[in-house]
Amino acid sequence: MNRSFSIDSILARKPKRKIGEDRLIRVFLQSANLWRRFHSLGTEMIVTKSGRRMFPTLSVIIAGLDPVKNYVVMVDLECIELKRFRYSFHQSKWISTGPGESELPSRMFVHSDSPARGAHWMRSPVSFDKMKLTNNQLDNNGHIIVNSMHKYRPRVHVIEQDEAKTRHTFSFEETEFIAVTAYQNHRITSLKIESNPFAKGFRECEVQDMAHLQVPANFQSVLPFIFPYFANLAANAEQ
Amino acid sequence: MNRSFSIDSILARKPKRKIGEDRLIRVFLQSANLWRRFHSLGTEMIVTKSGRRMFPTLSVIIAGLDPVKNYVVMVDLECIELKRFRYSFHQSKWISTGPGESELPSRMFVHSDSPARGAHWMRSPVSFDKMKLTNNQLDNNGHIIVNSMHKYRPRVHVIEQDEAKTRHTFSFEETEFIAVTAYQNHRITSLKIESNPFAKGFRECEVQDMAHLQVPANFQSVLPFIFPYFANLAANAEQ
DNA sequence: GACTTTGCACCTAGGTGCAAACCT
DNA sequence: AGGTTTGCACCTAGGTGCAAAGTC
Repeated sequence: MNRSFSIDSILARKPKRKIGEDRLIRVFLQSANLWRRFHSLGTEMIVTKSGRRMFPTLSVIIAGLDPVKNYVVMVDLECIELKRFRYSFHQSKWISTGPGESELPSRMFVHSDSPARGAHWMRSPVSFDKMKLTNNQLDNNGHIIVNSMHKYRPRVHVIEQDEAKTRHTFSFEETEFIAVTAYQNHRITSLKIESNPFAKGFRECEVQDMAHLQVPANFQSVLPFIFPYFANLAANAEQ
Repeated sequence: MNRSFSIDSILARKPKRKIGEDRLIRVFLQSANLWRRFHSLGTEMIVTKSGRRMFPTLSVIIAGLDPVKNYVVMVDLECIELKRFRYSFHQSKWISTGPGESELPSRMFVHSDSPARGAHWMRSPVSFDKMKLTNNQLDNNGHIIVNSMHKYRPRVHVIEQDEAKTRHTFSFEETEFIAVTAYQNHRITSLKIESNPFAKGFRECEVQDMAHLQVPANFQSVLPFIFPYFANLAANAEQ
């Protein structure tokens, strides 16, 4: 409703894997182009004690549901290689080091619109922007728990709310990532800064926007007293 | 869930009016004390073209629903006197002037959790903080349309999602207000500023918090060049 | 040495009343 | 003169990577 479809998302390819009963249900990844730019570098996701969002945000377009049937939509993280990783700055790539931590079953992030009718889920993209990752194994805030330096891939589950509770699961190869507490690959850092609006403060100064260097208004009222020279300049300029 | 119950809300009195089939459903007004402080002065709500929230926010605690039955919860505004009002600054009170505009049936603000089970609605207070008022009769954003200088009272509707669609309606006398495009009664303005966190910038300076008068960090780096005197002071202080 | 934690400057996003300008 | 609109300074609320300090 308040979200526009990008050509990007329309063109996003079909899910790579599909588990469960064969149906007409289809799920498309949004911002697939952005996801692929990260994936080609080796996506990293910051993980903190208090919980950190993913960027890019996992968001999908769902099709083929029964408009009047109720569904629950949720996401979990699949640990796709039971290994621990280390970033080799020397080789500029991730290398595996040992067997990795034993994984408990992933927590589920249930989309807050659940349960809702098929018509609702299909009306506009379903975004999981509220989902947060934590490395705190004792987390009490319902965030998704992961092990740092391990590789994961999000899975989207669509569950029919009838007796059968049929589950349809989808995941996208380009959304896999390694959880980190600090970015390892500088190119990932750059791409995050370049593409995440909340990291704008770290972008190379693009000249255009120097507004933030101006003196705030309540300070300006004091300026004539401490800068009589500039005050005179300004007064003259106005004439 | 993320909202605490105040003693205030627990003690809030029962709804004044109840329309519809007799049931055990009960609705309690939250922040009733605050609402009453406004009501005793004559509550005013700002209304704009682009839509303005109400303050206090309408929020209720619902009890007596069937936990597994589905309900839709919504709010509309009842024009409780078909008159136009004017604030007499001379007498410090509202006086009616003429018959008032003819009212179309009020738009409904449907709570975004709808439809949901009784258990959901009863688990935590139901807040209508996303509801906005507009005076634009051609509004296209789904906001509630009102006539300025008219008196309204919000109504909470709880609708059972079965064949009968039984509707239970509740309203609270202390939530009535006059829609305005600019505050008329200065005491209302003061109480809004005092109690709405978003209006903190207009509060009388409580000395404690002068942080906003400080020079921002990126300006500070330039200070030594334009304030050599203070720069020397600072340098000496560090020794 | 290889991570992890913490405080922080700097953003996004959007809710306030104010004052001046604008209507009729 | 009475009511409305608009731009704005000032907030709340919370999402970023950074750098320094902490941990093992």
